[in-house]
Amino acid sequence: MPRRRVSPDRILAAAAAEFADRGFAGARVDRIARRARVNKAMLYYHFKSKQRLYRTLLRRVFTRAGERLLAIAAGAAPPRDKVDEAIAVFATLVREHPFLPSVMLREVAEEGAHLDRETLTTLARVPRAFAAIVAEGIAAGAFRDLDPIAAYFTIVAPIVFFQASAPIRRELSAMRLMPPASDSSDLFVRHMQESIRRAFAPDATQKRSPR
Amino acid sequence: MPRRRVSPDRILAAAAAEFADRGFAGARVDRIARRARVNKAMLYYHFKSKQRLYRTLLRRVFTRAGERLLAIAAGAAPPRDKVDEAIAVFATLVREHPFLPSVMLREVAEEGAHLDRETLTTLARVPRAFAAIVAEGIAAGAFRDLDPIAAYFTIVAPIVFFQASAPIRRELSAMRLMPPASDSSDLFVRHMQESIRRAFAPDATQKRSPR
DNA sequence: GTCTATACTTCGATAGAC
DNA sequence: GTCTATCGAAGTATAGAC
Repeated sequence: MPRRRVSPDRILAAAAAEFADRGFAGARVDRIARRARVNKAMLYYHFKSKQRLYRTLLRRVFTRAGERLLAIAAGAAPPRDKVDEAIAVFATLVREHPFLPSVMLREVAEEGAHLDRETLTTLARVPRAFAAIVAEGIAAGAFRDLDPIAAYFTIVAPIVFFQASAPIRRELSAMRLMPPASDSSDLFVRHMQESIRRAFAPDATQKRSPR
Repeated sequence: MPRRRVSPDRILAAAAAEFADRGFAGARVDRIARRARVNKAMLYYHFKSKQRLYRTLLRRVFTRAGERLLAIAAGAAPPRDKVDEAIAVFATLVREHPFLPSVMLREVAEEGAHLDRETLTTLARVPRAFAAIVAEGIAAGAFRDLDPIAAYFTIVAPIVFFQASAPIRRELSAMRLMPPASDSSDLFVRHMQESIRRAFAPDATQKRSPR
């Protein structure tokens, strides 16, 4: 019989929603406790402070994200396909964890103010894994000469931004201030895959031979 | 003789820095007042509330951004060049107003919670102007078939993200967790221009004739 | 327009019984 | 592990003299 989800997990889930909605500073511990149906003292019993709760949450998600990306990087597919897969994984992660895009956006804006060394290390595995794919592709002549970190942002930023902006885009559409974008995020994923494939392709004029 | 900057302007400048650093919820009115070298009562005298101060600030910047982009859209250059110009303008805006990327990131994450109708209207002029350029390019056969709004995010998100993430990237580099990216934002602008030019190009196999 | 002082509220965190 | 009650700090906003 499926046991009822235990307190710490419920708290983490509630915190994810609250932090996504309001950011670290805007998040209210009372609200998190209420959403999790525990009282505040219980929350402090499990996670010492608002900050530690926040960091625990981030480490969890970025650990999973890093693992998935590393699996792709370690695969045997051609670099072009790995990038396609990476784009799909980013999009999936962002949909599976709706709080991810908001939190990423905010944490970037905040210059990582709430992150400790360990959390930063976990977080950094994601761009590292992606950069490895790009570097491999450049070396193999599958991509033009790119800065792997620049390439990472070229891909991740639109996915995160597009997903996170869905509510505000819907509002602007309702106000007739913006044409409604294709609401299917699948379409956007394909748009990104197609765009990046072209953007990263080596110049067609001459075939580069691996030396 | 250049008169000393008047209070409301100093307050707006200070507010820009504070909101960029901490977000709306994290921003402290006391700090804004101190940064502006006015006292808190003065701030409330000019701008009624923290929220009105915030909105005033955003309307100012997005008004300028919208104007610049509309000027490009109205120009006579070919669509490809207009997009190059738009990319350059976004990058310039983001550098001229260092608070812009943080605030955009946060406002997207917050689903526009602090924005009223008027501010949203001002803000929406930017994607509208850009989408017009893309639509023109598609109609002229200069671009492949794109969702103009998707195209907008494909461009703006990396620029904003890359600029806003500079501090956290520097930290990660210092921790040896990430290779230092080309710090020159000019390089990134050229990367984006080159990438987008390729990403938006129509299929080379067949020339489309305008009907 | 500008200041000091302060009212009022909310929040993060803890004490202590069970 | 779970609760109620509450403290002390910090925050937004205002009153009222100049």
